[in-house]
Amino acid sequence: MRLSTRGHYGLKAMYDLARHYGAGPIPLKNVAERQNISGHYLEQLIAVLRKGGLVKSVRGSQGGYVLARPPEEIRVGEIIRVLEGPIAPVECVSEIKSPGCDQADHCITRTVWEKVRDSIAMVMDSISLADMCREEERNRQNRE
Amino acid sequence: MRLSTRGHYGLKAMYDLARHYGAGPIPLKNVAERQNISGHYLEQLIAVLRKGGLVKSVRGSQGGYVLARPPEEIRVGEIIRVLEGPIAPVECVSEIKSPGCDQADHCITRTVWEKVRDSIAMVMDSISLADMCREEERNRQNRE
DNA sequence: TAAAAATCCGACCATTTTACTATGAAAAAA
DNA sequence: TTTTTTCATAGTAAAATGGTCGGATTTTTA
Repeated sequence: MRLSTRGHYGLKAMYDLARHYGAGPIPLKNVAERQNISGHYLEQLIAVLRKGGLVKSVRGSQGGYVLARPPEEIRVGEIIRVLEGPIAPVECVSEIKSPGCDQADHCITRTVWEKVRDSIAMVMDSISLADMCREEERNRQNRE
Repeated sequence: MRLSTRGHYGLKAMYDLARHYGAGPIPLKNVAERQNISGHYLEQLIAVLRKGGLVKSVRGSQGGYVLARPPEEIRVGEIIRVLEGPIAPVECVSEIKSPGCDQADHCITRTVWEKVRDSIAMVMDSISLADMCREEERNRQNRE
């Protein structure tokens, strides 16, 4: 029941972009350093996020990446789906078309996985990047 | 965000044993056939379940496997934990001792994964094998 | 115009995990 | 003593994971 580093690092990167939202394009190198992720590897992940419409890129010197929408409008669930595919504890309950196993109708374990899937989606879709920034802000104030 | 077949098949097998609970030891071959799982592979999984204290074995002819406790007292979460390890969308929020990453304290993505983890655990721990049998029974009656 | 700072792209690679298969020993009942 | 079962260990092909490497392209800026 593990996420790969794609989703893990990807959310970190998106959160980093959210924290700097409004400050123009952020070079990936900076994100990688702050979040302690291999730069080259992160390039691959951000390419997926770009193709998925979650970030926009600005090429050339002074370029970098910007969230495609304000942090308020990007939820964790979207990021994870773009990087890891549809949420599905087992294939036969994938959010996207499951080829469907033969016994789909009378398979009780299936209903268990549907419940798990829905609860994961519920949590991830209820948290936006802005929520994360606000929580960080609260934590920071509590530490003072 | 996928379970491996270990958890998937393991739950199927445990559910099969639950359905036949009270009828003496069930040979694994029967379970494998009914659930459409490779027998040899299932042997490996059931060995883990036995070491995890979830099933008891009876060797020799007329032998097989029996749930270690009544279906009412075995929850999906236990089965999954035995077969797949502690529930943890990412390592640093594992139910069992996380070695802890350096930035653990001020990592906001961490709190996201904690919420995901808890919601998965909540669902899995709220469903017992007996619940699954009852649901199957209801479905069967509705089909008639 | 040239250099620097970025994104972009595709190939490669070592390791681990996955999902098995195969073989055979040991135990218990018939 | 034959059959039926669990038990244990080893092997294995394919896929996924988590990267690295090298360089082309685009844009700004000196």
